[in-house]
Amino acid sequence: MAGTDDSREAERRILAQVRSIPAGQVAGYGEVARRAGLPGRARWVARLLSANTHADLPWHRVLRSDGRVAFPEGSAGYREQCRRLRAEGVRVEQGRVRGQRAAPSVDEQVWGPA
DNA sequence: CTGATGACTGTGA
DNA sequence: TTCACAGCCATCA
Repeated sequence: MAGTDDSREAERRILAQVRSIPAGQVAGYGEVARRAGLPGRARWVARLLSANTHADLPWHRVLRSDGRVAFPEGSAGYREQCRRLRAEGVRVEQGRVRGQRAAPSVDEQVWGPA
């Protein structure tokens, strides 16, 4: 069961990062992993979200690096995610998020997040 | 150990 | 923008 202390700590930090995403904003899987100090663990983040669909976890604010929903169009998860995002004022079209960016801009990488 | 799987990512055509 | 492909990583059979 991957119940090592290290992995539990890593999971905790990832989930903490997801919860730290403000309403109306979005973040990428890889970005969340990077901010949690776990670069390259984007898929791990995705797996965690699928195993932790809690009400207090804003999993819907996590998108792919393209800024698109990570679910196949038409699936239950896809519709639920779009619905929740729009409820927070996020503009979603064709499974894509407009007005917000999933990946940090070059400026953010150089100068750091605002 | 090997191979398959997945809410991923970057690169190239 | 789209699609295909390879790379990546934890988990499971």
